[in-house]
Amino acid sequence: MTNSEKAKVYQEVLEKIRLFIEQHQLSPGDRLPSERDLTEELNASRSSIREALRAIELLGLIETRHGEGTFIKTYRPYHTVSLLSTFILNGTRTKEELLEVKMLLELNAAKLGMEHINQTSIKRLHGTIMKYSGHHCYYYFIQELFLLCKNDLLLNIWQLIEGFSKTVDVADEFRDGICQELLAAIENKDEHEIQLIIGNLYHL
Amino acid sequence: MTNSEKAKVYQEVLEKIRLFIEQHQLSPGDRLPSERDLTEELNASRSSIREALRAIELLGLIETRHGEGTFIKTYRPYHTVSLLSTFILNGTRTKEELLEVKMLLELNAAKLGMEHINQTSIKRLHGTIMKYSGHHCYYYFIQELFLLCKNDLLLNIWQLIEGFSKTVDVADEFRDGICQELLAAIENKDEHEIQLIIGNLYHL
DNA sequence: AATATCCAGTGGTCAGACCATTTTGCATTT
DNA sequence: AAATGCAAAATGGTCTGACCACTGGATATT
Repeated sequence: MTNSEKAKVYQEVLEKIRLFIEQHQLSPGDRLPSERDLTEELNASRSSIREALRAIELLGLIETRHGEGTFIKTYRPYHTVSLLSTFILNGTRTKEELLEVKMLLELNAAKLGMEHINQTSIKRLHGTIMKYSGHHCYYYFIQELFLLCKNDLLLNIWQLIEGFSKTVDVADEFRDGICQELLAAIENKDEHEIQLIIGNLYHL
Repeated sequence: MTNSEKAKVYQEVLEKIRLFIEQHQLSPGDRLPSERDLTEELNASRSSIREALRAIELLGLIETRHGEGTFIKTYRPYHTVSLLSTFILNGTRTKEELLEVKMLLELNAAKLGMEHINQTSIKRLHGTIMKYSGHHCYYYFIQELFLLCKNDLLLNIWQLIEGFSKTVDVADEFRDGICQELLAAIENKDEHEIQLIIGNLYHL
């Protein structure tokens, strides 16, 4: 078989830690067992445990404090992103893939948000545009749309992709200007116009 | 000073490796020095070297082959994305959220696939329906659509969500029957019909 | 009661040993 | 000379044990 890849211990540990977090419902701030305890619980040497923990730490999912322990951290895509950007040379096809997914998600948010829109949310969206005018306005506007959709999963996926897009696409502010237009299209429930506006943003 | 954070050895190693790659102009496929050599070059124990290498490996920047060495890899963000997803998107998801996202992704695949469709792909899609008739037909059909979109990241995300969905929604086969209908709509480039068919599948 | 000290727990680092896999180079065979 | 087979070296994978550095709470001292 070509796929007979034997998983390394640290990768198994990784998965076990993930399950541990899930089963014990650990959330940001909570402490993981000590490295020595994990040695027994996960049946692996401390070296392997540490390899896994260091990897998760670099991803930004946990935080270790000398003398205290290892703690779950609130995930911030940007750390991973800036880290990666120091390594990455140039995006290939990757950039197009990322941006396409980002666009699709935002398009979905706009259309889905459109269905949930009401007077209150319109007012809030206008407020968002004012508040962040010229300063990551597009980001917060889209985020509001996702919140409107009442689907945290969708929001999370977008935030993840959005973070990674920054590794390949620095210029993002130029989208800030169209929030007003986009909101108008949403108010008018004009799907076609929405698609047009967002599509143009991504040169499609 | 509040910022007097003493960097850990593995973090210094991380930076040194980055510099090494930069200075030696290593590109995907090239080999890094062996762990034992790095021990001397970077002035750190093998454990620390390995902690750094494992972390970079998990990020998807390098690849290690037993007995051969450590190699620079072409970076693919979606590896990192799906990895992070397993940590971030785990548990606590309602059935509705998952299914909504799944539906949206499949809708996107259908519409996007529609734009890339041609005689060859139509034939292949028909083949897929035949081959898996009544046996996870819908899954393979949608997968073919994603392949048509030429966006691995999108495919990855869907597969991930699809996997999660199975934990909350066992009944899936009832969708197998509409592949023929869906394909017809795609051939006719009838966006509205596509939306209707998939929407009905998810009772929306 | 406030302070100083100690100590157990925890992460940080290192050195060395041994195993598993791959490559390499040499000896043998053809 | 070419092909083959085998032993050795190189390399990653894993484990163990030791010791250091930091933290926080328990204990002793004032």
